[in-house]
Amino acid sequence: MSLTAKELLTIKGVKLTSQRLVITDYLMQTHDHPTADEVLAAVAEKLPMALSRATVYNTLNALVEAGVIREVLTEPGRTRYDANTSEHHHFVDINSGKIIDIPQEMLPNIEKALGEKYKVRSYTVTFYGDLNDESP
Amino acid sequence: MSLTAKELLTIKGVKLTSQRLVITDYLMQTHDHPTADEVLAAVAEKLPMALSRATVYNTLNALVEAGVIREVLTEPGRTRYDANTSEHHHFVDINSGKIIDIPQEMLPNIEKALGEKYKVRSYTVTFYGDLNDESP
DNA sequence: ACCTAGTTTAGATTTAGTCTAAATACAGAC
DNA sequence: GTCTGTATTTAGACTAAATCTAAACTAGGT
Ligand SMILES: [Mn+2]
Ligand SMILES: [Mn+2]
Ligand SMILES: [Zn+2]
Ligand SMILES: [Zn+2]
Repeated sequence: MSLTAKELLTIKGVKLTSQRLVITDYLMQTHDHPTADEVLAAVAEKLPMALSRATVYNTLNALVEAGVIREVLTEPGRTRYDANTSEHHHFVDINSGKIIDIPQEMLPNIEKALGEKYKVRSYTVTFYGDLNDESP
Repeated sequence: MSLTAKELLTIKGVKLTSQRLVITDYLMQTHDHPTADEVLAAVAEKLPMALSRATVYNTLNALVEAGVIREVLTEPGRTRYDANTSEHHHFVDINSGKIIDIPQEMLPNIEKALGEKYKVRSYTVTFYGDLNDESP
């Protein structure tokens, strides 16, 4: 029983607008990690009115700020967005560019590895490699 | 007994120019992880002739391609460069923005954690937190 | 229904990075 | 040491990601 976009925004204290709802809903549905332009392209047609590029950026920034989504950095110059806010990491298939979520539990605990000098608040692991589709 | 910039570029098969030498030398000296603009600002004065932004970008891209330096992604929209090519990761102090190298050996091995389906070629870990300067 | 603070908008602006094509300089051959 | 071909550098135009502006529009509370 998962939250709707409307419920999530309400819980997180983000004011509701049709633009925010459709953008949040799109990010919750997809397992991609789209860029702002990809969000704009995917979502524009679902709205009766025009959707401005500025609104997409405003919304994505507001959602990041509110903790509804996360930014994902896997390549220079393009910020990607992710509605999966569970603690997880990413595998980037270097052939297709596909980005796959890796639950934190799949990895050994590395948070404590740095010692007293470093108070780690969060960390991200990004793997780059070949996705073996033929694997059993 | 460490390599000079000239020796390193020669070994890596990068043609020598005064611009490439001074940029490589700067990156080898600093423990910062500068952006292209920071490289330009730091290096321009060390050359007798003008240094073009295009040359800085051309050089940084050539050095990455040749394996002399690495790109480091810690924040949206700005690519940073790192002449430390040993396997290592990064800690970002969220107060100062300072980026500190973390040797791979400090972390448990996570390369094998993903299993057969994922052939990991490389990975990067980025920690975000507070650097405790008062630590013993 | 009214009000108002917050949001959306088109377009201008900023910033990081790439491209162009002419001028220059490295490095190997002589 | 000179010649010469190719790679590199350059200034400036260009592209693309993201932000800013200030006017128009909503959402949602009264
Ligand atoms: Mn999922
Ligand atoms: Mn070092
Ligand atoms: Zn993800
Ligand atoms: Zn580093």
